Amino acid sequence: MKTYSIGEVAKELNLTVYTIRYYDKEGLIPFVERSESGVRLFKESDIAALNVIECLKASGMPIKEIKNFIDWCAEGDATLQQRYDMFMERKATVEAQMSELRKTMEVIEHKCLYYQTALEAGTEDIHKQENIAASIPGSR
Amino acid sequence: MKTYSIGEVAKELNLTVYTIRYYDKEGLIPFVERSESGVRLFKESDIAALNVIECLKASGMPIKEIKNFIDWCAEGDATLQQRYDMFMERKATVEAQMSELRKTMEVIEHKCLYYQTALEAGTEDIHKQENIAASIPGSR
DNA sequence: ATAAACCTTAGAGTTAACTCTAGGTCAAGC
DNA sequence: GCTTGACCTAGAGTTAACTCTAAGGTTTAT
Repeated sequence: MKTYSIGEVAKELNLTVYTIRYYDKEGLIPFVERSESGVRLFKESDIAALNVIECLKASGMPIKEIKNFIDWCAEGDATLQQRYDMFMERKATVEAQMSELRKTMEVIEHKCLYYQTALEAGTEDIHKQENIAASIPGSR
Repeated sequence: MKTYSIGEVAKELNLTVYTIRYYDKEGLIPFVERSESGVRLFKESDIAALNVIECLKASGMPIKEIKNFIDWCAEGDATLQQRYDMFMERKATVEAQMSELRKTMEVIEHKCLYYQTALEAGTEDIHKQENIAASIPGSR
């Protein structure tokens, strides 16, 4: 079976070798086998596992919690419920992050328009003037 | 004009007083005035500014870059272009984060289904079996 | 066969963003 | 007048997630 070195895996996943060794130290990839001389030999399935780890990380999960999941995986079918619950919870937090991001986006887009108008006018005062004008009844 | 104490502002924005003082130390809120005895007096507009800061933070901008923006604001109309460019760039990075999150969500949803099926079957092997069956031509 | 380019570990260092402590001031209520 | 609680500063401590260094072993290409 074909295997990959830590450097190859790092390049493929856009990680540093330091990061992968750090993950190993933290117990995220206990299943990676070694050559007789101690060199890590990554299988395709190990790379797939690292991709799942990256996904969990992207969802905001801290490394220690990812380790819990990895431990559960090693324990087999007895932990299926925990793992299911974990992914359902992840789904909820990612949904929350998305709605948070949408709110952030709204404010940013509003600011883009604000500065576009100000740039066109050559001054930020345009917005103050607008508000003053708008606040005087019958001003137009 | 009504003002608010750091404790009131912290409660309203769901921050700690430590965090707000830290922001002040980092130069994010140089416009907040003080009483004669040195107590911070937050105006409504200061709270609005903190909301913008929170928005930039939520967009992933580091505190030092937020400080650049605050400095630009103090410099007036000469920096309108920089500020416009900054928000346009923010918009792009938030869009990138959203598409990243969508990809993450897809993987997580896939995993939810995976574990749901496994739970129903009582074993994760169901997925291995499925693949083996699917790989044998004429097996159904 | 030897140099270059990998790999290994243990452990120290870095960075960002808080978070807290110590020691003090101040304003309000009893 | 004195206690209580909220404010102040300077600076130390924390945490997560890397990131790197030192010292050495291994593999590969000429």
